[in-house]
Amino acid sequence: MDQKRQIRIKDIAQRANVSIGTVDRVLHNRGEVSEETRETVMRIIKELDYHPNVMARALASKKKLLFATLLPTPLSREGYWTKPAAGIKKRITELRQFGISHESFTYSQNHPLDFVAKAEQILSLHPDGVVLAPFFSRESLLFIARLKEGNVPFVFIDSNIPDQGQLAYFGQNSYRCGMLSARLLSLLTPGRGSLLILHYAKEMEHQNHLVQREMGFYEWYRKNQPDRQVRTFEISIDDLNASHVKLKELYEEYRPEGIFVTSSKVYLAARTIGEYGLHNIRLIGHDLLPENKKFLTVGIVDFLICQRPEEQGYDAVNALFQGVVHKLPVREYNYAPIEIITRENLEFYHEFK
Amino acid sequence: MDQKRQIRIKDIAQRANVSIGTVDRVLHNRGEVSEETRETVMRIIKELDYHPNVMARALASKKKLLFATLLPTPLSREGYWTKPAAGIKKRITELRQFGISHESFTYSQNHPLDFVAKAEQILSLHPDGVVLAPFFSRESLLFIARLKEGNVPFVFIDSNIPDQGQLAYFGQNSYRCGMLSARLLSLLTPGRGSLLILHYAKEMEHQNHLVQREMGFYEWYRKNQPDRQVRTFEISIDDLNASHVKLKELYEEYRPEGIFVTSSKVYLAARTIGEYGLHNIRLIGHDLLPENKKFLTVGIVDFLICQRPEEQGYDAVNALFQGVVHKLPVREYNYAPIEIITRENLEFYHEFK
DNA sequence: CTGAAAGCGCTTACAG
DNA sequence: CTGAAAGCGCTTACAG
Repeated sequence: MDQKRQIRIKDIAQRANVSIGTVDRVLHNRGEVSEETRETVMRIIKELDYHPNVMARALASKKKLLFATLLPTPLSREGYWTKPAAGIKKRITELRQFGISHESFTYSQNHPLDFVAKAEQILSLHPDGVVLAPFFSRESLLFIARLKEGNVPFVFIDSNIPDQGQLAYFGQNSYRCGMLSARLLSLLTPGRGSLLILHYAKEMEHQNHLVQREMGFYEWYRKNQPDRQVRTFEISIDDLNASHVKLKELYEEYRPEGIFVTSSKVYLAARTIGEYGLHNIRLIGHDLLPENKKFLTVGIVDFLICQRPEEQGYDAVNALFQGVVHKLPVREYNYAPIEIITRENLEFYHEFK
Repeated sequence: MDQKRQIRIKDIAQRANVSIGTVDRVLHNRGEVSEETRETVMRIIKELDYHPNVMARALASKKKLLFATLLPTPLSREGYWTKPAAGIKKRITELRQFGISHESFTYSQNHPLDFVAKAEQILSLHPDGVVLAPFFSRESLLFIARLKEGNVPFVFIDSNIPDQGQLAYFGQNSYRCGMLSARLLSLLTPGRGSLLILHYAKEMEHQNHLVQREMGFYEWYRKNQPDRQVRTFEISIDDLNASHVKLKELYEEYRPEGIFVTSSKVYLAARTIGEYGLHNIRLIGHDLLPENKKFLTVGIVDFLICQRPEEQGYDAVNALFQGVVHKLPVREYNYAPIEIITRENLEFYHEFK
């Protein structure tokens, strides 16, 4: 039973023969302290292993901090990007007591100029920290340069641009993710029939995650089943009808034993399979969207690969808080666990609360 | 950007024309308030949607609470029970600032009397809350009766005894867990060869989880592959040498295509398979112990099923805190997600920090 | 039954 | 460069 009482700045002040105001000054590096007293105070802080009382600090502080976030706009009320946003919101709510406020911005994944406009709005707010999904590299780099000018710390989420001075990155290792999908689809298709990789997307140019997943997938088969027939196709999501027809045609031509959809759009493939009654296809995709769960339950989807997207958002905000407010060191690379969801364990992955 | 300032007891006191002391009295139901003023104050609290400032409360409060925990002693420095203990420790550390202290007790899984003795010690401390793994039902019920006498709230972890007035239960659904293992082992064994279920344990009497896993496993095969040969055996862990020989004999007799070990002791089966060079056996077991990870990496173990044991400990303490300190409602049943770990996603399941 | 005051550990002006 | 004082929102004796 820990009985050692907390060390207070008062204790430090007494030992150093100074006032608590002076201790506070060296604690926060805000100068106006002679080098000599600074050193003795620092020494005593070390000796006594002082740790500030976070609650007293928060209670007394009038400092208000503003965090801004810039994520893609969810494609629907249940789209993928609602999940990181939910995690962000949760942590922000918890941090309100610590004087953190939040401005949320989203941008269209099809319009780099929208990203630029929102970035501009964020800069005009002079935030104290930014969480950012740097979907468009070029535009992100310009934004980042401005943030660095203003000494605004920032955290990347979902995508990463290495060595840009980010406080941290939270996201997925899509390549390894693709390898896992390959392994699982291999288990599901003992007949060694042909496989399809499907990208349901508008344009692949900015879809680095999907490409990485595809590459990991191929790499696994190259290593483990080099003779296996694997083919990649892109299916546009502009015209849902056309996308059904397209998959139907691919089915007729290749009679695949298994299909890997590189994104949360796996429900589109599942719809086609269900509607046309395409038989004997094992199907793997991503993310716990409600419709994906439904197809998992009825058995059209076999596995969903997930990456705790809510947690990524929650942790990104938390990293900003720990780094900016508590000046704690923050780990730079933070890959989310790659989770395997199937009919048998689905019910235990609840909604994020 | 939320601009509405926080409502303080001072604001309530002003509107009710009373002092803040009186507001505090009704807030904490500690009587000495006339029914009339109580009602007006309550009304205003509702109207203004008052929420206490947790940090001011914690800072001002001199109340120290003691939580006690009673878990099985880990069988080794890396045994399963180190993990819930780690989660407990983490949350306790975070809560120290809120005046929570902690006394930790562990008991031998082979000695009910040890459990009884430790329970007695806990009672003599008059704790304000208890986290308890009720491994021995009879002895647990006696302990619980005493806790209820003293109005000490308690939370179950790992095992549950329904309807005992526990604040909450955190654990696993072992039956569903067994079904998942069955499904995965089925994918791994397309040859439809025979399967073994192995209980590595001292006595099965108290091993409810292992039995539940076995039952779920059988249920899955009954539904999906009723012709499949599945047999269960117990292997003693008292004599490791004898356990090797035993598995070797089972192998010779049944030539199983797959083995399901119902506990974290899967590394014992893996050792036998490795040392005797038993071929073509797919192997599934439980929990991310270091040795299990090693066998997963080298490919002797195919899947490990896990249940976030650290999180169970963390959440159990947190439930106690939310229920006891903040008087918040707590969800009673809390099943951990059943996680599937394999070579391809192992590296992203870090140590609990 | 009620109020006024001290204090929790810190931050923030302000005075010197 | 340094100290003393007020105050953050709450709890805890204590006085009446």
